[in-house]
Amino acid sequence: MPKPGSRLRLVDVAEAAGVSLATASRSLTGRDGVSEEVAARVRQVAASLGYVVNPYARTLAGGASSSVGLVVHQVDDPYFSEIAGGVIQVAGEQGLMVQICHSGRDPHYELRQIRHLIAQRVGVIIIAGSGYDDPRTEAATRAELTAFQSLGGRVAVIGRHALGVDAVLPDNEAGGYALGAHLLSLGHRRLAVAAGTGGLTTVTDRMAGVLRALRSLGLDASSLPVVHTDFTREGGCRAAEEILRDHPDTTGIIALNDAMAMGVLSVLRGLKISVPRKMSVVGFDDVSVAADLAPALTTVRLPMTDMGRMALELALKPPSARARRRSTGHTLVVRDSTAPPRR
Amino acid sequence: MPKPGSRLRLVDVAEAAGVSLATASRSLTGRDGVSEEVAARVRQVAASLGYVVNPYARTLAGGASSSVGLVVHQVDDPYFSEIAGGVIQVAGEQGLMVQICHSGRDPHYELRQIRHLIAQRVGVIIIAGSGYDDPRTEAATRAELTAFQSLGGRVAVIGRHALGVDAVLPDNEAGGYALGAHLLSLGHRRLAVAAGTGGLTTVTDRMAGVLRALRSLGLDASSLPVVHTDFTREGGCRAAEEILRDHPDTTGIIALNDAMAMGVLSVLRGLKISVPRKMSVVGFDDVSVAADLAPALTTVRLPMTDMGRMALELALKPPSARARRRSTGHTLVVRDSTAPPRR
DNA sequence: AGCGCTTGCGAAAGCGCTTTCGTAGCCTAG
DNA sequence: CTAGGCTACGAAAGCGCTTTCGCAAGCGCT
Repeated sequence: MPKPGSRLRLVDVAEAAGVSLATASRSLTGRDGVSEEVAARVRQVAASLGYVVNPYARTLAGGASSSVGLVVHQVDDPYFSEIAGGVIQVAGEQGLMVQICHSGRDPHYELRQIRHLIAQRVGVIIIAGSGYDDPRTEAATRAELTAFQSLGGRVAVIGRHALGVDAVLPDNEAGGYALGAHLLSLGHRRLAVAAGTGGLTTVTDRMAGVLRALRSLGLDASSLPVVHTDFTREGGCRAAEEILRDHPDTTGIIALNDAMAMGVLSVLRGLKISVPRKMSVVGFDDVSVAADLAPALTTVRLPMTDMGRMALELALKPPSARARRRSTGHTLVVRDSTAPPRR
Repeated sequence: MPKPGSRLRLVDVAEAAGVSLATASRSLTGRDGVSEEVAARVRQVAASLGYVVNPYARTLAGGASSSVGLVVHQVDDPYFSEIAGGVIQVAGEQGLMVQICHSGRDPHYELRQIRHLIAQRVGVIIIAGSGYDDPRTEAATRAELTAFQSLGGRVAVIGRHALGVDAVLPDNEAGGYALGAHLLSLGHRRLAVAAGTGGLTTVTDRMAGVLRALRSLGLDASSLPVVHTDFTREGGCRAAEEILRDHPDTTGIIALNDAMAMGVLSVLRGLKISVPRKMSVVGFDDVSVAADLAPALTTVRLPMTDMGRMALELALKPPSARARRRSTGHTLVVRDSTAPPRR
């Protein structure tokens, strides 16, 4: 709302530097057509005057929009807040603004938010978080993003592979395998999985890794109990209850993210089932509190902050013909929530 | 960057509705000078066409900026991510965009970010997080915000009182008192405080409450060991080490936020000092993981999400002559990290 | 010396919107 | 029946920037 009047405009800078408005603009945007000598002087004058472009005018005039839209499922989930932290860091370094919005893990709402960002003319869109096993909305999202790109927008996603855009891909399958292999190598044979919402690709991928671990030991993967609940702490509680009720002889629970693992631990604690003596529990992500839980959680570490950084850096590179993919790597972090099963 | 061409403009809507551009604009912004009948028709047409205003054009033309700038110390700190969640919720309901940036707990950098937000013409600024006991930068910040407001911008802050703007104020002093009183009533007499950075008003206020609790029992507040380190988990670790070294007979540690409490707990765990048997520990904030720590943390709950919501709601109200203040209230949440001292 | 190129810069045309100003048309009062 | 005042709307002037276009100067070539 701030009214005009007080603010410094580009004309003022141009005047002070003794050049035309056009030259001033070119100097500051780095366009060529200006001698490096003049450009430097203009930049100098602008800086000394404390000039800051008006992004609205710039964008309206057809320049690059300097804001990046970030879509997360929920910003007060540590997984996403760490990613957001990474994105904001890079944006800060580049002088970009970050517009953040929630998708609430609802594909339709997410699509609405993306449309909104596009309508708001952001220059870059970063979408963090699992995709959905719902071909229809995924296709709609994909179409929207493709159109956005063809108009010059840049896109990168984190943890989604079906969108045909640059992607940072967490090692979900390999991490799942590592978790499964870890428990199996400790001697566990009666495992159960606290999985997130069925429709999320993250869940599918991590599950696939777990199953592969089972099969690689020649075990019957089809008999593995898998409980699908929300991908949250609360969901973890419900899953734990269900597992304990229907499969009381389980010795190890694989939660497909740390939030769920926290729910699982909380139920076990409430029931005084000792972890890891009577039950081993593993999570996934290694959110920063995982090490402080009771007991400290064995989990797979994903470099969330870096993932956020990488995503924005990827999006900021000149576009490539084919979608780029960056894998994140992962680390199995063994802490105190796993041990060999009691005999 | 998206180029023109494909996008629907207000002229298109006006044409479709058979009115002039001016009338269309007035209809959509709710300005009067248009009969309700025509206005309704225009809105109808706009909606059916799927029209979305171009915020850059709108803002440039002098309309209200529809974005809110949110300054947090660090978004991947649960305290701030929960606040951000609340702000984003309200913004989503109001169709506003949230631009988020970090201050990194550095008053100068924060001021830079605020200037940047203003230069970017946001309409609303929300500043979350402790103020600084540094009169010079606080004054500069205040001046900047006042100028912003006088130009029509709206501002609200969370947890700062010296800025002369609408504020949501956490019950820091009262919460500190509650914590102190709780430990004292359990019988502790040798307390120590793991305090955050000296220059933060949040620290000062919470400290004041703790001291009041001591004095209200006629105890000597001046002999209370207070260790100032970073207001983070890491700072908590260092503070705990220092307390154990210099005041080995301490029976209760008051950490001035949950992050520090987590650090304290982690050091105690490493040293196999049992909590709460040998040492009671309390935190402040009640971030969502506090209940899942080992042991579950006794702390003071602040409604962070609501604080974010309240701040934006406050800022969105018509400005008042005097700065408004909303207190948040607090709740002492007693969990498993506190017990009477061992005799 | 004359031609076409490239290079460096300025003038001016928008970008899509809000808003001021002007002008019908209508109502009320004299 | 007309003067004055509303009200509902349209025309057009910007908001501050980027960019196209045009022009002048400098270059190498024939």
